[in-house]
Amino acid sequence: MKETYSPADIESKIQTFWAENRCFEVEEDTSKEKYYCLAMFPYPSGRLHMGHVRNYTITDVIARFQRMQGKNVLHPMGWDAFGLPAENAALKHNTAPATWTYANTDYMRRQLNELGFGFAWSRELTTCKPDYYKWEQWFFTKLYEKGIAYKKVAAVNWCPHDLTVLANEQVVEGGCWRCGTIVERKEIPQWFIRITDYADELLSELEELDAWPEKVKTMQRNWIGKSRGITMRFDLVTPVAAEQSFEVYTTRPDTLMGVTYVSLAAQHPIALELAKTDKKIADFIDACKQQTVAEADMANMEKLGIDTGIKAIHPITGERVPVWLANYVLMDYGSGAVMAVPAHDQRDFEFAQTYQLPIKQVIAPQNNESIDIEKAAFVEKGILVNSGEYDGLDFKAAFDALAQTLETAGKGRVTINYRLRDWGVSRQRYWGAPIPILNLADGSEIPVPIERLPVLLPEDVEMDGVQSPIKADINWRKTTFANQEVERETDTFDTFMESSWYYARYTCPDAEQMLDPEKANYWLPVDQYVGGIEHAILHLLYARFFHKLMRDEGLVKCNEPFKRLLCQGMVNAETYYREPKGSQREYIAPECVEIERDEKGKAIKAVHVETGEPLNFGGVIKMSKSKNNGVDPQSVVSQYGADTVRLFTMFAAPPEQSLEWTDSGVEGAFRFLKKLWKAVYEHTQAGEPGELIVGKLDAKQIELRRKTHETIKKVSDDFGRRLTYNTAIAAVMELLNDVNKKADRNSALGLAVEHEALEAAVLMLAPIVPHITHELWQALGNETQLIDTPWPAFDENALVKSSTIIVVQVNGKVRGKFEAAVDAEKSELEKTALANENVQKFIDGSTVRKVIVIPNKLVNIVAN
RNA sequence: GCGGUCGUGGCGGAAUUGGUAGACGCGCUGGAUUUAGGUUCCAGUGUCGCAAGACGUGAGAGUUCAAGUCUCUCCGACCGCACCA
Repeated sequence: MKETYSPADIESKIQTFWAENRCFEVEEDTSKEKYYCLAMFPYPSGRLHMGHVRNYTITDVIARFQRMQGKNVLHPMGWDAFGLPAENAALKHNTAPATWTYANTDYMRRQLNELGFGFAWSRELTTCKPDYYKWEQWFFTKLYEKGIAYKKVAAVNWCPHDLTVLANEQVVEGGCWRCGTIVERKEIPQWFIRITDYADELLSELEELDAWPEKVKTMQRNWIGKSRGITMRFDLVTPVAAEQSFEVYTTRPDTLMGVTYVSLAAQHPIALELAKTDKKIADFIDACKQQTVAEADMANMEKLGIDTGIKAIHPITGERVPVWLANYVLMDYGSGAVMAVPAHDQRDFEFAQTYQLPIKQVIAPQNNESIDIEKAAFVEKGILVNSGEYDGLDFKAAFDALAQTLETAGKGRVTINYRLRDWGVSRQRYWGAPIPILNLADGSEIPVPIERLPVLLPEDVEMDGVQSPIKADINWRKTTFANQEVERETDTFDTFMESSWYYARYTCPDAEQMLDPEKANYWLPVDQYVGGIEHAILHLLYARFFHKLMRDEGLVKCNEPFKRLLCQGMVNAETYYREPKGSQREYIAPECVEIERDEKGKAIKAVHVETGEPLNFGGVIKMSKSKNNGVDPQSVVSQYGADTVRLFTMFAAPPEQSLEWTDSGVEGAFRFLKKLWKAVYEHTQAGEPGELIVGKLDAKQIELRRKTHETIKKVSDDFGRRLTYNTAIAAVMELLNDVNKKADRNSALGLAVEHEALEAAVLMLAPIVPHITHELWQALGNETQLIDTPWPAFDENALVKSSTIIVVQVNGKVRGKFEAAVDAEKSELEKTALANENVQKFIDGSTVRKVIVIPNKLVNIVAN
């Protein structure tokens, strides 16, 4: 072996070795335990970023570790290749989305290989290819036949200038991103999938996912939003055309007697009917259209309303209450109408104050504390007051009593409601899988039969930035079916469709059906899924839903797709900026900044390297273009090699925490690898290690050997159970420090102990830094390939100690230490502790009240 | 507003079951090697203190022989969100 570590000399050579020997290709093998390790596949945006590197390093480490445990490991990779950025890039570079996308996948595949990730490339998926989306189209036709896919009118963002549909992302401050025209809501027919049919199952089966982060499950629970309430009917005093009443859903029927008005959504049928004859109402409804469909924007808008002038009849008291329209009432949730209780709901309270509507308190706090209902709404549950016969009841009793009364009167019933809405899968864009539907002249539709699938998306197109090429192409749209002229659906699928089942297709990427049940059922569920927290709700919920749909189609057996989930943290870096007077902050890349420190190493000043100008520190935040703090993985790999990047990524923080990228930290990781290389080199130069005869070791050798086996024990736990690779690496660093300090290279026996320590270190680091360890494994004289070597086992006997250090405390403060035999008697420990000179000094003059002895650990003397 | 996560040296972080706070790494200080810079190696490095020792995990209280860890109140940061009736 060479004397110095040079990653450039070894990494590509070893990558070629893995590829030529198809090391990561796997087949179903029932004689072995299977392990399916999956990273969320990337959108092929052009180049890998540090978030990708972190994600795939984590799965590669897990996959390689599980392989060393003797498992049959599947670790595939592919491309989430449809999506909006390809259309934008195509416009910008005057090319076709397909051309741009395929160039990116080629480039990024090479980057992934240069990082040494062991993917099963024979299973690579690219979702924009027909052999993938064909089966998605086929599955959609199945859902159509079952009535799970259906069409309804729904709102989109519409730019009236460009005459195009905009994604929420393309709406900037309420305007079109290209022309700035105020965006409108437009109602158009779209395809939906009935995820609400599965709401209960999606909610209840979260309980079974015991290896998912609690926070993700909480977020999904809140998203599904199951609630129990009462749906009740409010009759109108005078009917509005054919509308005689409307329904209201509430989870707080206990506040029913506090209703002082009701609010309808602007799109409510009664509102639309009134608008026909009332210009003010029509104008208000029009004004409500001037907002995006993004819920986040709706949350921040001003609460506006209008009195319709009509009245409704309170279902219990018979009182007449005014009916208002309000822009914050959603037509899609519940029945599109809300009973307003300003005294006990904050939004209603604010609305009532704005429009001077009455506020009537009907709930009093349980503990008799005083509240001022004129100042703020009291939203907690309490005891009913001002509610006639219901006075004195608590929430539950009031709920039951009112439910009974309303039900008997035929005016209401207990209902379960979900926040979750059906999944809209239509997109009016080109770069997606065409929805496989044929529209007939009479307005009806038929799904494309399997023999005519896939409905191919033409790849050789020109983008004009406004209309989708397939919508513009009459020849593409027109076709025939059963001898009649029909028109193809030109909307494409939401790209969440592709990412909802790719994990299953990896098990049988070439199957001439959607899934090969035998293969899918061998590999599924995914044992470990790793990805960003930003997918905690939508992607993971859709994938869970899709899995259940596939199960109900008989394609897979298990109920849930992902057994264990790990959400990795963000990759952050320092930011620096200058702020010339009167102009915006200009961010300076961290590599162009020099830090001045005081004597203790505390940063006191940052200056621009080129100009010497002092800079402001902008904090450690997520790598981004706008903050100019991104680090290109490519440049770090060329400078230090893939192993250093991988080591630093796993060492700087545990996987779920955010990771701060620092050049000096990367330097430190590189230094460690150099030290490891050097230790092995010097070991091999020192002579032939003899046989490791445990009985002949001297005290120092026993100590080093114990350290080796203690480290194996700890690191195995960190890898297998805790997934804390930072502490695993720290433990191996400690072991190497001990080797360098304590190894005896003057005897064959000493070399044998060192050899064992170095081999263990190499094996334990193998999943993280696979290139250098491959090389060192051979340098240590092994004939076998590292990739086929099992994880090291620790020797219980090597861990045995004859003595241990006991800490002595007086009143909880450490006052001394002594060495004692392992499992020494409590009384013995107490006696030795009390006899300690320093301890004597501290208990002198006071009385020993109590002595607590924790065997093998500590003695605490309580004295005063 | 709601929901969630988290506050530990100059910095990233460790302390897994309530039992020696600060492992490991970075940075910094001093020294050796080197023509010099870099590299490498050795020693030191929570704060105050000559020392003995005292103090110390966002702030304050509590439980305990013992609290970074458990309980309560407060403060701050970050993340998610669809005003959910």
